[in-house]
Amino acid sequence: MTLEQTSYKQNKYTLTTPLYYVNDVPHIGSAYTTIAADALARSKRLQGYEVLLITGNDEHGQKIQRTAEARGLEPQVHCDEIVEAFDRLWQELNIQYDRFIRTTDPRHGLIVREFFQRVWDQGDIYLSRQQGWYCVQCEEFKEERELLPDHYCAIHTNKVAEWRDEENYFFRLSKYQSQLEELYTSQPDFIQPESRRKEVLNFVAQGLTDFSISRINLDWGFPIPTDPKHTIYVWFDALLGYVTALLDPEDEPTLANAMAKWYPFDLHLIGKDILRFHAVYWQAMLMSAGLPTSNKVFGHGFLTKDGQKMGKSLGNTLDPIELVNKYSADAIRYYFLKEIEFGKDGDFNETRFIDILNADLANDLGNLLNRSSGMVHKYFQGTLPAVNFDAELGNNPLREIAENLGDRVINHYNSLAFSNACQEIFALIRAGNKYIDDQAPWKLYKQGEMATVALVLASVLESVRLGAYLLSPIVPGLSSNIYQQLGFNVNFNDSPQIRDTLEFSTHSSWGILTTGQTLLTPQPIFQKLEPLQLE
RNA sequence: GGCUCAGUAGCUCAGUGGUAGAGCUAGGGACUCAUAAGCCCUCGGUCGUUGGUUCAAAUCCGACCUGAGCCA
Repeated sequence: MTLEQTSYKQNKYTLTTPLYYVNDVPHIGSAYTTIAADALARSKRLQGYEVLLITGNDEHGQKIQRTAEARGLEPQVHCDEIVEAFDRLWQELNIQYDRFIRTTDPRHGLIVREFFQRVWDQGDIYLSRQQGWYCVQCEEFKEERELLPDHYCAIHTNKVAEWRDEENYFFRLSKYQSQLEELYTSQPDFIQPESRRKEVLNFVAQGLTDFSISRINLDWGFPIPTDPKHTIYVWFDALLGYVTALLDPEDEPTLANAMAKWYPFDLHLIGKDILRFHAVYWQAMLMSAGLPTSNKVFGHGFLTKDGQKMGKSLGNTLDPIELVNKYSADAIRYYFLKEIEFGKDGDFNETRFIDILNADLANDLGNLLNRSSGMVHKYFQGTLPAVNFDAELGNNPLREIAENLGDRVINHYNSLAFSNACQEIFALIRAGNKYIDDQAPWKLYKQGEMATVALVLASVLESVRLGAYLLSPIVPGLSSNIYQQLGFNVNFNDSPQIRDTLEFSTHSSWGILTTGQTLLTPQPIFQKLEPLQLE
């Protein structure tokens, strides 16, 4: 078969997080990317797509070898430990990945070998001499002028770049200059956000130079098939991990099998620092191998803490494991996706974190459910009387807002505008609080107007339900909890159930709660967080 | 040095030609179904500075300042 003829997949969505480097335990930036990827994946599942969310770890390279040595461990043992920490964090953050690829997976070696051969057969790999300063921390050659005095790396300011003068294999990136430019022109939204796109265009316009894809004197990695004393450069190896991840577990590890179902990639979600690898080098590699390029690369911003860059040297890092243990996955997911405009840099401030969560999740949303559900119990013994939304008199403001809300929110999700999605949803929730105060069902109850009471409560609860449905990609636990309190036997972490019984067309519309539903005893779905004691 | 992005209420941001907006925080009020929650009202901005275009500029153009980033 020819891989070029891969027919475009139907109703499938394939997205990747970076394969995180196992130099250290996961940091908050990795968590941020992965949370966003998971939320997007969940929003696609909600829309009925079959989704393949790929994450994993990049385990080769000199840096890993040295880190392991420094710990007195075999590289593989070191990797196994770190990988476990990543996976544990993903579990705690409620990340539903479909593939977890490790570049030390034996199948990966076979994919790399086959891919390398295709590129080699194209004449795109040649041997040459590489001289220059190499920062092992970056795993990159640096120009002299990029370095600080005494050849300290500008990024890893406590590490000295090493002088290398060695034979390396090079990839003929320069050959793909015009093809890449054609890609950026014909797919204007290939690189997002827009300002990042301009950066890449600028970079490419200056002319691309070939880059080296092998190292010598390094054991920890795959050998160059035609010249085993060379080891394949870690980035070349790592990017191909995305392809290996496409394989079903029982598949023979061949490119053809990897391409069969999920290729090409719809989205590479990454931090802005590795944009060039994905938008330029990776796409050229695919072109060389004669494979379709990816559909989109989104480079999101960085997180700061209290307005300051985070860093080990500054001692102000934010430990994602600590954070998720202290708060909940839903809380962290909500803060990062709602409070930071995706694409831009954003700040983590714990006081603000607590304020936002209490205001939105506990007060506005949680309490709205609690108060209205409480009245259903008090006035109707917990069973919502059947109401006919279509018979109601006058305009229901909630229903008006809810009209097409699902489509608006989905559009935001599809453009990764998580914050806007939340804004739209919370407009409905706030309106629910206003509506219930305006209607004052507790007064109507005393006046014996039970039909109106039922209608008011049903409208409010329906709004809460709809909000919970649309928020489920971001706060799946909370949404499940809300649905369960509303009497649905539903779990938003159960993707077959989403596909079969929580279809978007049904649950995104108004009027699901009309059939005399019995509500569970009200219980706060989000406990308020204690304000920080500032000492 | 070149380029890109940002600079709007105490905080986070929306607003791209027509009388300055939202959420959070703070102060006050009425209510009571509720996780002392929600609702209403108020405080709060010469929209980075400065020239210009226009009947009209946060919005368009020029210069400059500050911050972030990409490249050299």
